Amino acid sequence: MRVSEAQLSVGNEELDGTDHVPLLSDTSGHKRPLTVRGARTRDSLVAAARVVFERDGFLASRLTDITAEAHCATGSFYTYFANKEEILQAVIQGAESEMLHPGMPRLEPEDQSPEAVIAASNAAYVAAYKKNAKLMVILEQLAASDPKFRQLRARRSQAFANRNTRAIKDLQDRGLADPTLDPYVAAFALSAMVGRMAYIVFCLGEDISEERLVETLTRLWVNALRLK
Amino acid sequence: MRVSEAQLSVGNEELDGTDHVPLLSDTSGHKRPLTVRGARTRDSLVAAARVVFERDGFLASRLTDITAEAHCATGSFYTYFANKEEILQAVIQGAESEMLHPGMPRLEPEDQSPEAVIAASNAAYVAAYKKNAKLMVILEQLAASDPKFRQLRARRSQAFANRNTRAIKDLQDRGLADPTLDPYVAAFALSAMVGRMAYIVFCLGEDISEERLVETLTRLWVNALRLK
Amino acid sequence: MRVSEAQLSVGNEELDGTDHVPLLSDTSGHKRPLTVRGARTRDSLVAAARVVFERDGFLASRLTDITAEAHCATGSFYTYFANKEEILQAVIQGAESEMLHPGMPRLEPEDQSPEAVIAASNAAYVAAYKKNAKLMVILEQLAASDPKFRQLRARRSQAFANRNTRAIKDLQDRGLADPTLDPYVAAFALSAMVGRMAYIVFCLGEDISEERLVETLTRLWVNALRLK
Amino acid sequence: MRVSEAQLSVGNEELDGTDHVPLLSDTSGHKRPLTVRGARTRDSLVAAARVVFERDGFLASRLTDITAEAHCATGSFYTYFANKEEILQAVIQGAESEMLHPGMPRLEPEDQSPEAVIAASNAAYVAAYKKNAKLMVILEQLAASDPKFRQLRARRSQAFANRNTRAIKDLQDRGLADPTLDPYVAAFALSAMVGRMAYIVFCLGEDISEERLVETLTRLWVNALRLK
DNA sequence: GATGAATGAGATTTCATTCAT
DNA sequence: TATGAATGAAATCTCATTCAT
Repeated sequence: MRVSEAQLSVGNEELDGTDHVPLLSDTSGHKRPLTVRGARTRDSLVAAARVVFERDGFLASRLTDITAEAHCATGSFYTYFANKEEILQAVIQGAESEMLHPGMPRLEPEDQSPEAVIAASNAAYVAAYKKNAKLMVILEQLAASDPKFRQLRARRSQAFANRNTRAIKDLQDRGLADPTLDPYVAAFALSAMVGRMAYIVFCLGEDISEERLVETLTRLWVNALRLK
Repeated sequence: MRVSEAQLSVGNEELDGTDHVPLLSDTSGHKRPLTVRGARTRDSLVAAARVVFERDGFLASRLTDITAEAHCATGSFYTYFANKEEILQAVIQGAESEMLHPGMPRLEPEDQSPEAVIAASNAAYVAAYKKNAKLMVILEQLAASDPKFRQLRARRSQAFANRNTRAIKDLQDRGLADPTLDPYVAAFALSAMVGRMAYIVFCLGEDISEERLVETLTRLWVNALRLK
Repeated sequence: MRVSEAQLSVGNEELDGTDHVPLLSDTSGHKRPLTVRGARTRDSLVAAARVVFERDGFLASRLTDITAEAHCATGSFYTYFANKEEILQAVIQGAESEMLHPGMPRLEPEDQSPEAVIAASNAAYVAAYKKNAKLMVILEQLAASDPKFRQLRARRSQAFANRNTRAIKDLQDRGLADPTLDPYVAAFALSAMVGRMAYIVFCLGEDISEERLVETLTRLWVNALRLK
Repeated sequence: MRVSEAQLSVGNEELDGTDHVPLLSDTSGHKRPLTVRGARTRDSLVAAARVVFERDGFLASRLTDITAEAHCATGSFYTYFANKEEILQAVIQGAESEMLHPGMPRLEPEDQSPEAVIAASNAAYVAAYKKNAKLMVILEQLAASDPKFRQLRARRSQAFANRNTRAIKDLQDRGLADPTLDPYVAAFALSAMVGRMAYIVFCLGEDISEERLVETLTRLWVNALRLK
């Protein structure tokens, strides 16, 4: 048995790398470093910002803490970024590109059952989330703070849900999934479940093993859709 | 057929009023208003704070914005509250008591099928969430900002999940639910799904009708547990 | 003999109080002081600003010097003004209102010869200029620095010149002034002469007595127009 | 009829090239360029500085804007100039030498009536001013900002006025000009009139044609002195 | 000589908190 | 109690100048 063209994916967060939409308009080119030394400094600033943001939160963090962490002068910050928001973009972009590579394998549908695809997706998503858990807390905070950010996130979730909607519809059409489910809402809800559980486990520290988490999430997906 | 003692509940958020745990230590009585005028001022400050927090977020909000919104002098703030955190407590307490009234119906298990209980719980939860959506954004931000707050929320979710865990276990024991599911993780995940979808719809503005949301969530719960 | 309705005035600077046009849009109400104490502080800030601007120039002056001069905290500045430009407006407005009172008498045309009117206007203008010489240096600097300011000043000069143009035309019509003169350019030029000489004497410190200055300027006006 | 040795000149500004006094002490040779490439860089810096000064004003301009405009590195600035003042000198010197060429015609007094001399001087002055209008704005700003600069300018005006004073006195002695005028103040005032009108027309953008301006100014001079 | 990143002193700006009225 | 101005520590931001390459 095979999953049709429409791939199933799990989670409804930024972690999806397949249909990538930049989180914020790419104004990151305030001043691109032209030398190797410049690139090093910029990189260390971004790395430092991530550390500070994860430690103190975005809003509570101070520019001077970032430059201190990066071992450079206050003024150097402004060589590359106009303000805290701009370096945040750079941090997010850095994490996003990092997350394109792991997980989310382009599974060959033919040789995979829908259940296997779901399991693999869940595993990949959860693993990626784990790696960036602290950053996720920041994104959560920002979404809650900034309406613009909130809207953006909503739009991304939708794009993602749309894909899963097609996949569910396809399974329903082929008589493989519960036909009484609203495919769009179901897609949204199941993704939300995965994303939220990853948050609860890796950000809130709920004591559930990664393995058991993926296992149970997959079983819940399969059951919920009444696969087969 | 009846649901056993262990009641099924949905959602993993603050909305549950049954096993209420104060969100922050109750030091809110910085200075209780002694006169009628004092009570009026305090009330208007709390109302203003809620407006400002919902508009600007807790962290980004300024004390002067609150007093301005309340049409009173800056100094008056300190007559009733020691700082922003303290008025936040008052805001939350005000909202919680408001939430308790419509909230969580005491369903009589004997005369209800598990499915009916789930449906009623979902409906009640979603309705309550809708009423307090904006406040939920603030709580979300706080959880993301403050580790203490995060821990607190984790503990509350756990307490809540524990109850549902017992209910699921009971159903499994009675051969009414999928025995292969980890009851604790499943309870957590399904609650997370409901809570998160309420957030997505009412806070992020996803265009899904309340009715269809409750319907689909209930179906997903029932399917996921393989009820009957 | 009498001067017709169109009064002759001299100078082409801000000093004219009769047809008053505010120099900058009146956004000075950043926060009007509500108490006596507040008004005192605001006044002392404006006074201090004038001292500092006159001493250091507008661009080179620092906010902290102003608050120091006013014997108040740095933050107090922002209680009343958003930035340096805004307090400048207040300084200018203060000086303008101060200058409405001296000189520029509403001469009764009937009992005055044109020459007497010119003499009186010159005397009044020069006296007022002398009083505000240091501020004039600042305005000069600003006109040279800021195109917006420059335009504004140009507009005011025009309004002023228009009035004098009418007066000259009237004298020409009555056969009392050189008919070959372009009344607009002549009005402008003679005003410029007075204004500039006041600047040269009181701002640049050229050693010419006020009396002789007024005398000579008046004679030059009279001659230039070939009065009578 | 001829004008005596004492030539009549108009204007009281820097535009007079005949009795040139360096505006600032000539320390401009911070580091003379030694190579062809060096000379090119220096030239482009001076040209850029003029553009930036004219656009932003001297005080508000930033060194980095100059180097950016010159398409060279920040550090290169210090190869040729110690600071902003030093490059200002270079800009002024460059402009002055440019001004000298068209400037102040050596009129042969014998074959010219005083009126013709005045007309020619006015025309020459106004034409030269027009060419350097933007630079004049900068000089105006400097005079208003820097007392040293102000004093310098005063001294130059005086030297200039002295010459015209002699010419007027001469005319008075020969019964050709109003004997009641104070020759020094009159010389100063009439020059100021010309200089200021040039500023008003070419810097502030007053809409008066160059031809009509020269015509009217000349007529005002002639009338004011009661020539003939 | 040219480059452009690094520096950090100093300026502006914010805002929770205090306090005199 | 209510008021709203005053405070000043702390944060952000600017930019002339230095310096390693």
